[in-house]
Parts: sequence; C-alpha cells; structure tokens
Amino acid sequence: MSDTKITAKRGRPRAFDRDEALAKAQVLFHAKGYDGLSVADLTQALGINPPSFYAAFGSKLALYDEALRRYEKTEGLDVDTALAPGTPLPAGVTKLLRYAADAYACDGPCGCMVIEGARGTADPEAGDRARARMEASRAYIREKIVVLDANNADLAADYVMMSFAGLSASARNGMPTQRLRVMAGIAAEGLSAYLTSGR
Amino acid sequence: MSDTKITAKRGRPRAFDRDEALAKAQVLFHAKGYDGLSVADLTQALGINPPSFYAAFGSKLALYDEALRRYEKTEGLDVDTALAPGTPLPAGVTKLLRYAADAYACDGPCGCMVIEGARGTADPEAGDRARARMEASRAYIREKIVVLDANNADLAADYVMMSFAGLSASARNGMPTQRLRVMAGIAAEGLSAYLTSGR
DNA sequence: TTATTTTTGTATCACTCACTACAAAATCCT
DNA sequence: AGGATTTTGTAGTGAGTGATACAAAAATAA
Repeated sequence: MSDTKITAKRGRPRAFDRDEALAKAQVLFHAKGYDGLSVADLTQALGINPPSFYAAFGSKLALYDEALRRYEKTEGLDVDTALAPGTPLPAGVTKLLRYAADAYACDGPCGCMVIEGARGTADPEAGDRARARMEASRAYIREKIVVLDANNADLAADYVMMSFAGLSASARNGMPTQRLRVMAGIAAEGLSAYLTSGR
Repeated sequence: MSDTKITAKRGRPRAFDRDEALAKAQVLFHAKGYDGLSVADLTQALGINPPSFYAAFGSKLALYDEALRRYEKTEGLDVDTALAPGTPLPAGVTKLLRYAADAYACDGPCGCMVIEGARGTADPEAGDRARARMEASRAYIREKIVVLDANNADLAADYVMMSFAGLSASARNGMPTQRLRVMAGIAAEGLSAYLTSGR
C-alpha cells in the first residue's frame, strides 16, 4: 500500500510542515513587506533554523515569489464572477471594486499584497517579482473586460488597477470596510458615467 | 557693512551648499524611497564624507523629514487655487485631481513623495514621518473643502486622498501624463455623480 | 548492519547599514 | 600672533543583513 504521504523520501524527514510555513510567511510578507521582514524574523516565526529555511525554500526571494502566488490563489479577487460574460461593464467594475474593498479591509494584513509589494523597495528584485504578478493580474482582468466591451478594455483595465491601488493604500491607512465600500462605489460610478456619457 | 552671507559663523566654513545638497537629497529620496537610498549613496551623490553629512543634517531620518517638507513647498499641489472659495466642490476636485495627474507624471521621480513614503518601510520611523505629512495634507485639504461643502468634507477628503494614491501608483508604474489625466477625470466624475445624485 | 541520503542545529561567513572618534585644516575673535 | 570654534578627511565602530560550512541526527535502501 502506498502511504498517505505524497513524498516518502529517503533521508531524514523534515521536522516542520512546508505548506504551513509558506502560509505563515505569506501573511508576514503581506503585513510587513519584503524589506520589513528579515530572514531572522522568518526563521524565528517559523521555529526553524536558517539551514532548514534555505533547504526548504532556496532563498528569501524565492519564498517571496511563492508567497505572492499563494496569495493570489487563496486571497485573489473573484474576477471571473465580477466580470462574467454578459455583465454590463459598469456593473462588472462596480462589483469588482466592491470585492476589492472587502478584501483589502484590515483583518490582520491590510491592502493588496501584490500592489503594495510592487512599489519601489530596497531590493529591486523583490519589486520586480511583485510587479510581474501585478502585470499578470492586469492582463487577466483586461482579457475579461474585452469580452464585455472591447473598445474600452485598456482604459477600463487601467482604471480598475488604479482604483485597486487607491483602495489598497486607503485600507493600509486604516480606512474601515464600510468607508472603503463607499469609496469603491464612487470610483465605479466615475467609470460608469464616463462610459455612458462620453462614449 | 554686513555681508550677504546670512551666517558669518566662526569656525571653518562648510565646503558645500547645504540647500543644494538638501535639494539633491529630496529628489533622490523621492526617486528611490527611504529604504532604497543609503547614507553611502547620499554622501557619494553629494560629494561629501559622512562626518560632513551628519554635521549638516543630524541623521538620515532628520534629512528625510527636511526633504519631505521641502517637497511639499516646492512641488506641492496648488490646493488653494483648485479649492478656492466659491468653487463648486465637483469642479474643485476635478481641478485638484488634474493637478495631481500632471504633478505625478514621470519627469525624473514619479508619483507623490509623501504618499509613496507613507507606505510601510523597513524603517518604521521614516514611514511615520511621511504619514504625518500626509495627514497634515489631508487636514489642509479637508479644511478647504469644508468651505465649499461642509456636509461632504470628510467623504470628499477621503476620496481625494484615495485618488491621489491611485494616481501616484499608476504614475510610478509608468502611466503617461495624458492617460493619467483621463484617469483623474474619470475619478472626479465619480464624486461629481455621487454628490449630485445621491445627495 | 552498513551505506546512502536528507535534515538538523551550531556557529559562523562576508557584506552593508547608519553612524562616529580623532586629529588636521580652515576660518573668526581678541 | 594666539586661542577658539567648526568642518574636513581618514578610518573604523557595532549591529544587522542574507546566506553557509560542517558534522551529528534520522530516515530509507541494500
């Protein structure tokens, strides 16, 4: 019988749960940022020593990249639902920004981990990783928007990303959920008005 | 006759222009952020040695604070004009966001130095300084808005600050001036619609 | 058992960080 | 001139960074 463990490797078994550690690290990176979280902080929080850390994750940067992708999977916005085919673009954007307001509000770490990580950091490589993920998100959103309104896809995608950044920053500054929702609604109304009036 | 020099001090004269150095440092902090700019970077850029640096500015943090205030004075938005008494609030916000779009577009450093500095950094004290300046700006803007529409001052101030953050982030990501202006216009339209329709 | 493989803990590594001790140099005051 | 004061350049401080060398420990494979 093959055992439940996925990997029955050969050497000494790892004394900690890698996925659990990744989850913890993701939250910490989200809360403190790449520069604000040292490897010493991480190893202490995970209860492991540096060699175990590097054996498991390779480097701080590699772990950060994994954490970014985990964040997208576990806490990413439900773009498919908000921008489902057939939805009028204004309604879709309204829904998407509402999702963002709810997701970015402070429960533990605030704001969007990708957007906040994409701004200039001391380590330029970390910023590059976050920026790459952000660009991927923008491309995905744009793709979904094209289905709804091909003519305004670039503009709407830019506006959505800008609104995300504004909401994320406001959330980081302590704006409560309710207010964030109002802000998201006003921002969405702007695009609605622009699309209906100005063509 | 008293000489043109403001300070005819006693000891050995300073070999560099302090104001000039502050101006350079302000631009560098704006471009690279507090964490991304080391004292070694600064002393090299200014052509001075660390002791001269510390004698003139006290510490990296103190210089950063001076740089923030200098930025406000030299590159701050003309809030008084945009929100001059008698201006309808929607028109005032439209003007103010337009100013921001123009100011944040990339000519050398992009985005708003205060807003970008207010996000979490490795050194929490530097973030505190920037956040303090940002809060001061918010308070000033709110004060001006109160004159135009007292009922919606807090909401409008929050929305303006959020829009600033969004515009600043977009500028940092390379959005050209023209597009930033369009984004600012759409965002302003949102508040206009909200204020006229929803009360 | 014996060999092989992988992880573990201890104890660092070289490097960068913000910052300074110290004495020579350059100015003003008397 | 001679004393007082401030800045200068040289050199280096301790603390913190990300990342490792090394050998003992713990598992499987033969």
